[in-house]
Amino acid sequence: MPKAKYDTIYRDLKEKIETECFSYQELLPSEHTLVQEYGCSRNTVRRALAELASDGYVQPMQGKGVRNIFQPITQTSFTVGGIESFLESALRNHQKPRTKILQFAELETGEKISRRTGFPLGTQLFYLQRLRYLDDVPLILDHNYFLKELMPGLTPEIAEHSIYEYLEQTLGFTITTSKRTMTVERVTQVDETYLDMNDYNCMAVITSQTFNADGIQFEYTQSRHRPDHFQFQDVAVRKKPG
Amino acid sequence: MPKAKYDTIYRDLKEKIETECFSYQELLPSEHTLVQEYGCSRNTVRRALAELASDGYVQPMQGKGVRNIFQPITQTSFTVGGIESFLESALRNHQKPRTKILQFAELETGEKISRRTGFPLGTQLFYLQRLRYLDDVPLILDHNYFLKELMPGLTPEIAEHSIYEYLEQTLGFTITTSKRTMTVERVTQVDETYLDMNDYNCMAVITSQTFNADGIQFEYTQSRHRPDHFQFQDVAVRKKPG
DNA sequence: GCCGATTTGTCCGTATGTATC
DNA sequence: CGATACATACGGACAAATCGG
Repeated sequence: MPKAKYDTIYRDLKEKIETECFSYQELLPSEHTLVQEYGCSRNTVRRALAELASDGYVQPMQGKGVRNIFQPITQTSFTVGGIESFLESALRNHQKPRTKILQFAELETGEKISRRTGFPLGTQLFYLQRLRYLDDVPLILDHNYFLKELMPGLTPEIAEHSIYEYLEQTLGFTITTSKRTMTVERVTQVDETYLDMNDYNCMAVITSQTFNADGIQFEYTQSRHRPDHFQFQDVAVRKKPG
Repeated sequence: MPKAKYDTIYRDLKEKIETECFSYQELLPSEHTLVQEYGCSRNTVRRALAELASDGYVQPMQGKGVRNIFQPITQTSFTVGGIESFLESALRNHQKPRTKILQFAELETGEKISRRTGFPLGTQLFYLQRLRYLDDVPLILDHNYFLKELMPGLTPEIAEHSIYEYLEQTLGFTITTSKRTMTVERVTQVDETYLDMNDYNCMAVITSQTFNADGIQFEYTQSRHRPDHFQFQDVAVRKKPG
């Protein structure tokens, strides 16, 4: 679907940077040069460059040029800045994913769940508890709440494979924004039952609210990770205070 | 400094959203309307809206409008998506910051430190160990490596207050990009010496490489947080796979 | 220090496409 | 179908920062 011109330029430059066609700290071709190379307007080139900058790949410098500040990643990272399904991140890290459904239920939000999840009071939800394996080791315990109204046909079989794939491919759903919070919490009885905690007494916890293209929240998830296999990566850009 | 037109529009709309001039799920005025309100071109309005979208404040919907998906934050969060100094985040959360210098040294990178920090071999660095208090409780242990070449005048007195403020205000430095990694690690002897770990046997750890406007890495920091006072917030946007 | 060439930053107006209603 | 709304793209203009002569 994304065959926009700026997007192909973005992907092309990203590829070239990742394969080190430009060395670390080297300047990329000037915008003027790229305009001629890609046969497009300057705005289009600039849009591609802006995305690379927000990825932490390049650093534009007024009057000087655009510097490559990409360094290849050494370690595998489970979670990254974008929105990724469990399946996708497992494949990215060349690991074998597996999911076991522990619970599959329906419920209506009460006062307490409503406040915690961000869903309005009285909303019909699916509640799932899923155990996630990587290379046959149980590492993540997921508690999911999904908006039933938008996916009445959800089944345990789908949840065992990939709900995101079902939503995007089968239902033509578009997933857009996810608001996430990372904390560290004490292990619970449930954690210890299903995960080999190896003396750790806490978990890395990511809670997230996820929205579709209509701006409707359709998911609230708490993802509890075994701490020794958890890594989250992020690129931040400084905004001038004022 | 930032008196760009798109930036003032961005700040104005952000303010209006935060003060709930638009209610949750309400549509903002159309781009056309905003063009007339602010007396600018459509591109300028769109740029402001794009920033709000990447902040997770709004959701643009083709053919429909731009929906407000901002929900006021309930809990205090220590760390957010942007780049923030310890001082700034303490003030944002209305907490009293204090810093105690545990170590202040100079060193040259060897093989091992070079690989870990991302600085080239043989680079002259400042190494600092700092204990951070919030409301007089020691909560964070920082290990900082700073590029000496760019800040030869750094002193323990400056480090006790705010290095970022010194860099930005005194040296006219511009801080831009920060690449961060979040993990959970076991407590060390040093952690236990300075922090009241209250039975927790692990720490929330953020390591970061920070770059200035010239694309030069000037900092590598490992920030070790007491888990019960750690929270990291983030907004992610889904990119179509392909 | 000055000047001109280069490069990125901001902004504008317009045209066309696509999705929604 | 037409009107409205956002998405993409173009070309041009000027400003601001940098660099070399």
